[in-house]
Amino acid sequence: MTTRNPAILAWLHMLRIHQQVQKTETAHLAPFNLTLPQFDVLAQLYSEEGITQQTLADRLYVTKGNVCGLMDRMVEQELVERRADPQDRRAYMLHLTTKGKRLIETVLPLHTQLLAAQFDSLASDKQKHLLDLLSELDRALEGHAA
Amino acid sequence: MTTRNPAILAWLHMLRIHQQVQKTETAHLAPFNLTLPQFDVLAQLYSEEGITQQTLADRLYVTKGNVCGLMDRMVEQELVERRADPQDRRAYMLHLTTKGKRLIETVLPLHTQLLAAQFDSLASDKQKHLLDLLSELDRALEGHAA
DNA sequence: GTAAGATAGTTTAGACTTGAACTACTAATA
DNA sequence: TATTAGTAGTTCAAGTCTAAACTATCTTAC
Repeated sequence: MTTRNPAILAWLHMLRIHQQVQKTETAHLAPFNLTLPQFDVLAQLYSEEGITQQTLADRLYVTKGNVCGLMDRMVEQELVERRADPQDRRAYMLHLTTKGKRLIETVLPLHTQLLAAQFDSLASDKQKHLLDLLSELDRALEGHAA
Repeated sequence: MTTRNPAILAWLHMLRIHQQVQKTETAHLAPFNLTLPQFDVLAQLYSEEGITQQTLADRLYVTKGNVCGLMDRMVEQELVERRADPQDRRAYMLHLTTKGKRLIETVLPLHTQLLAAQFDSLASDKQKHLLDLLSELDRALEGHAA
């Protein structure tokens, strides 16, 4: 890291942290035969059922084409159901199957715990401070996006 | 964001920031016909030429299989050269071509500037503070990895 | 020197992701 | 109501990424 610019350095650290945390998450999910994107789908549908593929795509900040393939695989595995929407024949209403619900209820607590544990090397007040800074940056970038 | 845990919230913000910054980076690189991973390769080789594919993989924290495909495409585009290593007939020494060097020298300054600009919504002291926290977390996770 | 083990690179199968083109359906408007 | 515009979902090509199996080459230890 030859750069002196604090922004660049912060970004490089963020990349490393992102990579490291995701690697740990992925390793945790693998025994359940779940990928990280699939976990994200289950977690989202667990908190908000009956949404369309497009809405799910919006929630996860990905394209609808992406969600379409993801759903193909997850329907195949019987984790998710595509129900017809009587109000709109173009759309599906997405629902967790019993299997999907059971899986996310098993995996989510451990997952949350694992994630929290990774941040626990930081003292509690530092975690809060980090949250504040990231929160501010996130909010600022939303505007930047436009 | 219904979660109350500061670690989880921080992580969610980090995900969003990561996504947003990468989207901006990707958009900046597109006119140069460069993907983000390809940019990373050029930037790395610009700072350290003559390394092997395996070393490059280590530097970028990806697998050698990944680098192999990346190099195939970048050699095809004449951005990078695979030179034989007289010391080790298994290995290549990777070098930027003139075209690759010219490209990274064009793109890198703008890219750095763009990245810094994204963090400029945060006051200078907050940027430094963020760097400190991320740096500490990064270091801590390195140990966690093992 | 040679056999065993390690290392550099390649290949493959499978999953993910995007953007763009396409189909089917809905909504809006003239 | 008929045309037009917009929206939900699908498909495709291209790139990315991993893990695992494979080839070729080194290295090491007998």
